[in-house]
Amino acid sequence: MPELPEVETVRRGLEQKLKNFIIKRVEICRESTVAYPIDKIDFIEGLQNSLLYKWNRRGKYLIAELKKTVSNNNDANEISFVENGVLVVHLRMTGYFTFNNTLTNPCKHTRIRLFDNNNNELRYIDVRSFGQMWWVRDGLSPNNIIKGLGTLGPEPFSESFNVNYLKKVISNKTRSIKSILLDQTIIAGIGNIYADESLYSAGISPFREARTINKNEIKRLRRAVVDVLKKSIGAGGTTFSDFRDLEGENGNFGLQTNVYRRTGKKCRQCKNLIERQKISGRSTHWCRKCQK
DNA sequence: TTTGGCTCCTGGGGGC
DNA sequence: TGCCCCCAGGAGCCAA
Repeated sequence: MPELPEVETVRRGLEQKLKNFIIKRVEICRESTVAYPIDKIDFIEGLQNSLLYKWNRRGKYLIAELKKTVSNNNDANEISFVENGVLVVHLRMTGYFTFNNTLTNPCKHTRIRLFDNNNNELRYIDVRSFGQMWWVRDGLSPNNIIKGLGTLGPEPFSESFNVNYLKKVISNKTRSIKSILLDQTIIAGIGNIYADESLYSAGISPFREARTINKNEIKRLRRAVVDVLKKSIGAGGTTFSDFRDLEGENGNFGLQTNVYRRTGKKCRQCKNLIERQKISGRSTHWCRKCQK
């Protein structure tokens, strides 16, 4: 399940691979993947003749800046570019891209296909079909159209994600600290794996009411979130099941998790057995002895 | 306002 | 071998 490190890995791959990729043809294999505009023809026509100019990331959202190719009236061979809004992608659970420079048949989970003039293909595949795409024309605000994007909390690597901010947002929260970490309006980009790993690293029980976390623990937690995410980005994401980079490869961070999917195995620190329990409908992995 | 549960979706795995 | 059921989880929606 792509979280911030995996999405960042994908972003880097797309930026590296898609230099001068001008979309000439768009094929929608599953209509529900296109969340906006409502009319799929608008989506197709909006993307056609667009240069995928620059890839950004916000939380778990990928945001491609687009430039439209425009032929010069006086000289047909001369092409200029004008701003053409953004293509926003959320991979959700199982979404990933592949880049194909030879024509190959798409698998049954292929949702969107983008082709350039040379039949190079950027293919979006998504087994569980939770992932979505939006094309937001120039002049409109993606934050207003995509609710989840507009309400995102600060990036974990930003200055605004600091101890004072965390203290302020959790001071009156009765729900669990695990649930807080999963809340994208509080911190952008953390999902189930990194919530569990960060809490283990900080030595905090995922079941603790958020408002009971003291300042020292908040410091440890902030540090743990940043360290765990940085370490995973360095490794190219996690191994677990569904995530693939542009080459179709898994990450390798999964081999190094301390608690996630290690139920019944020995804690790397105290040798106590790792436990699993549901919080907010999510499997939560933790060490009863190391996390208080 | 806050919180937790349900829903969407599909492949894998376990039980019978 | 085949069928059925449960599980995985991000985020929007809804009810308490």
